[in-house]
Amino acid sequence: MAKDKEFVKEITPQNEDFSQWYIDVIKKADLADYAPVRGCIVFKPEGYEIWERCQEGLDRRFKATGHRNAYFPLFIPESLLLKEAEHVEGFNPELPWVTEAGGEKLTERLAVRPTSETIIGEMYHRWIQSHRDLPVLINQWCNVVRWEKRTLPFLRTTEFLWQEGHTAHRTEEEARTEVMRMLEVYRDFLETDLAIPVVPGRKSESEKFAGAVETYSIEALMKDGKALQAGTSHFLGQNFSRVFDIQFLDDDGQRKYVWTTSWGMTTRIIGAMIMVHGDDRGLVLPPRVAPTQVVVVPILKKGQDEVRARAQQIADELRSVARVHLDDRAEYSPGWKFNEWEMRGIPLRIEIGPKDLEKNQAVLARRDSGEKLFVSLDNLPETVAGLLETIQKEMYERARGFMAENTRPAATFEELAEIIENKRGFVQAGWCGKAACEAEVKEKTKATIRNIPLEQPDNGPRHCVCCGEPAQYKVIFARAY
RNA sequence: CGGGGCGUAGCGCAGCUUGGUAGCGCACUUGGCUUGGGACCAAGGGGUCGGAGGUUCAAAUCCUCUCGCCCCGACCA
Repeated sequence: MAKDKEFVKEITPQNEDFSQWYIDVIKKADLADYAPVRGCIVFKPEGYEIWERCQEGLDRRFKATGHRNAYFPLFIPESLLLKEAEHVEGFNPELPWVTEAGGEKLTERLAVRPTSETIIGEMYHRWIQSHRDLPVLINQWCNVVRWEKRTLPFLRTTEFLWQEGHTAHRTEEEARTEVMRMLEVYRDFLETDLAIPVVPGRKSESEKFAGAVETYSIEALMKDGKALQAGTSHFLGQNFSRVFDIQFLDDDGQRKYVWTTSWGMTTRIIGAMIMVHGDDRGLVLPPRVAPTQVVVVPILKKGQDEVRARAQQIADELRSVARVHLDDRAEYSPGWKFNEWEMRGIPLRIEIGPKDLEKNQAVLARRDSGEKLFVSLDNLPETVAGLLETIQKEMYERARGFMAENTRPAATFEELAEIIENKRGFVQAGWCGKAACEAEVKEKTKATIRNIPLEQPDNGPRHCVCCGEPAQYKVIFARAY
């Protein structure tokens, strides 16, 4: 194979300019386009379908854990938003307001939702009377708006798509269990469907959700060594139930406030998928979320129409095990198609030419490894189904290997700073738990505490990487998106 | 929101310094010929130069404002 880069000259190499590479891939793989509104993107069919696959994967898991979908309004009255002080303060700078409609000024201005805790709190107040009404396990698929200063396609856009789960429970313990259960759902989804390994953990006080008692996250590592928060699960305690007066009569005759949780995952994970798996030739899609899993490219020569017919037949056979596209366009050469579909990240390409038919074989080319396999046409559906699973698994293993290689311990501040500056990646270090140390590290290295991993090693660092006092936790530091 | 860079055909760019009414490659259309890693030939179509205002006989080019994108910083999923 000749030099790879010559084939995809439209894409900036990763090591030259990772940000530009990211933008190039999104454009060339036809995932999204910039919209006429600042910071907003259009999800093109190819990009939106990836989101639909994510929705399927998540929604199935939500249903399996007893949740049901509902839909709450886009507009939130200012009075509702103002009820929870910490919450308002957190979101105020990024709220768009509707102040007039129908040519008249509104008596109360309406925020376009940045998240729905408040309006859902208001409704739960009306719906919950008895312990028999609990738990309430509701999820919402919707768009939200946050007027961010700096935007980047998928990772941070003014309007984005997500799901937000909102649950109410009788006891603190039950709510806490829910928080951890959904964090685990996110971890499983990301690792299984998107082949992205993550570190589950708890957010520090300064990084937690505005209004939460505790925030948990799963953190992923991008190929440029920066971290990305891929999903969050919040234990809201009774913060919202107190301000929205969500009380129930318990079986002991006492009126009590419910314990609530919320958890969300956004279209940002598409950005994560691009930056975890993509390479210099473009997008690399994990089979489970790939809109097209297999592209069949017949090698068409004049006067050999049977190749096209056989390719069609093979593609049809494969539809029982995979999402298949047959590219039998005559106006493009096979080589052009190979590059095009690789750029678009299709996990598996099947080449079928006259020579293959003579030998009753097909050529299978893996997008993730570049490997070409010559396989028998007998049992092709089984072969392909198995290979797609192998690709999915190996993509995850590869990403996990990358994360492991780029997770380094640091015992001292100097070590931490050196790793962050020169190698990036995750840095494991001790932390005394004080906000001052966290802030100092952030100021001097631009690295933040991504989370306090749930799995705390027995032999972890003994001292705070900043002040040297006894460490309370082993945490992950990284520069983040 | 501060600092830097860039907006000219769908994409990538030249032209701007020194004003004279727009060009190249790819893509696109038609025909031919091809097809195992981005073929070739021929003939075509497409841009009020991001937008607004100003200077000028004349503005892609000079001036002012504005919008958007990228990179670097402070806030966030």
